[in-house]
Amino acid sequence: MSDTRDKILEIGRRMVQSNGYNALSFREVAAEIGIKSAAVHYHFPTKGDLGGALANKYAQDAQSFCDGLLQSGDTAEKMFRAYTGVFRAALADNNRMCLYGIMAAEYDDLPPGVRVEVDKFTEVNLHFLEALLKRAKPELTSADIGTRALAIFSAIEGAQLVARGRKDITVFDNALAAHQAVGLTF
Amino acid sequence: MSDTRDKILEIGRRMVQSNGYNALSFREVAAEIGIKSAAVHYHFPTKGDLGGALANKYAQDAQSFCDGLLQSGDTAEKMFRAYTGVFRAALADNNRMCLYGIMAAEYDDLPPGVRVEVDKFTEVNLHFLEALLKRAKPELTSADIGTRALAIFSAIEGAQLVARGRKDITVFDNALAAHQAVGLTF
DNA sequence: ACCTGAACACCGTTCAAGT
DNA sequence: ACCTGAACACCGTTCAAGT
Repeated sequence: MSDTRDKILEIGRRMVQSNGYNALSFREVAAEIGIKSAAVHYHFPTKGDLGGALANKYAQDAQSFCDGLLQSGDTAEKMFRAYTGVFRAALADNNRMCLYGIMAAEYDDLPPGVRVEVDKFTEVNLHFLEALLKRAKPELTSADIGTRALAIFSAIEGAQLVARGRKDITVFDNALAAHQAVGLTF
Repeated sequence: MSDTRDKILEIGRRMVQSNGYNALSFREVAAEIGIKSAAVHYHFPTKGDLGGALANKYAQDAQSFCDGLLQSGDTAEKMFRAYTGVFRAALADNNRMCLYGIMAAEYDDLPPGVRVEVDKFTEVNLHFLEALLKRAKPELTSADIGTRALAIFSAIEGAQLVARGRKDITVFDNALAAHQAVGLTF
């Protein structure tokens, strides 16, 4: 876990969240650190390795965050708002997207090793939402819970996608408010 | 409107829908047609010009489709199902995405000329959904209609994004069914 | 262990030149 | 009007070589 390696991961994550996996450039990452691109390849042999490491770290961070929320003892409403706050923060930070959302859009262009890590992120999020639903809406069947978690997750990702396209964070807020108003979310 | 120009647009559209604007390659387009990449530049001087033309045509086609639906005299439910069917068809066709969705994800990496055309597509879709809402849910205020249209549009785009990431079209169907079940859509 | 220099085949773009 | 050939600066990747 060298210092250089961490810098690569941090700069790489920002690049992907801003412009996508395709726009992730070894030469640009290297230039920002002040080394040569070949040195980046020493830490991450291929672009797929770097992309996979980025997605893996992202999924792992999401896991820790969700676990922390579930153990907080807060209401489902409060946990849900803290959860969506993370997606909102990405938009507030220079119109960035959740790393998952942008990589899902590029999915077919992703190396298999990156796809696996992207899939992990989805699982983490769905499990969190299912746990919330189980607490807040005990009247739902377990099949309905699975479907509803998917519907909520896709609604959040879509709100982020459209808000980014409009460069307007209030689009995100309004979409989520509407989803809540009809009873889709918490 | 030469034959070559049309071929470029068709191949280019498929490339963007599969792998994004960044993966759109003049050399690959040229190779598929059997000409040199410089010849593609004759029709579209820059990549931004080609991307803009693709997004423009996409928005225009959406406009025609939505206009046709609104004039069909069908119920809002039937029109909405025909509308979402287009997004579904993209997924069914080799896990492709709506051109808008993938370009919205890459938004910050897009040349200004492409962004303008991407924005047009959003407007077309929001106007269509607002027209549907006005008919089917006359109890909503005009402010609520705008918010609701945004919420529905983002929910559809998100369902497509997540379904693509999971390479599973039933995710799209289930998410839309859940959105309908809670009364978000029609 | 970590990095550089140089090479490879790719890319968008430009432009003179061909028909 | 439409296309080619050749060049430019970019890209990911490889590998021998340096420390």
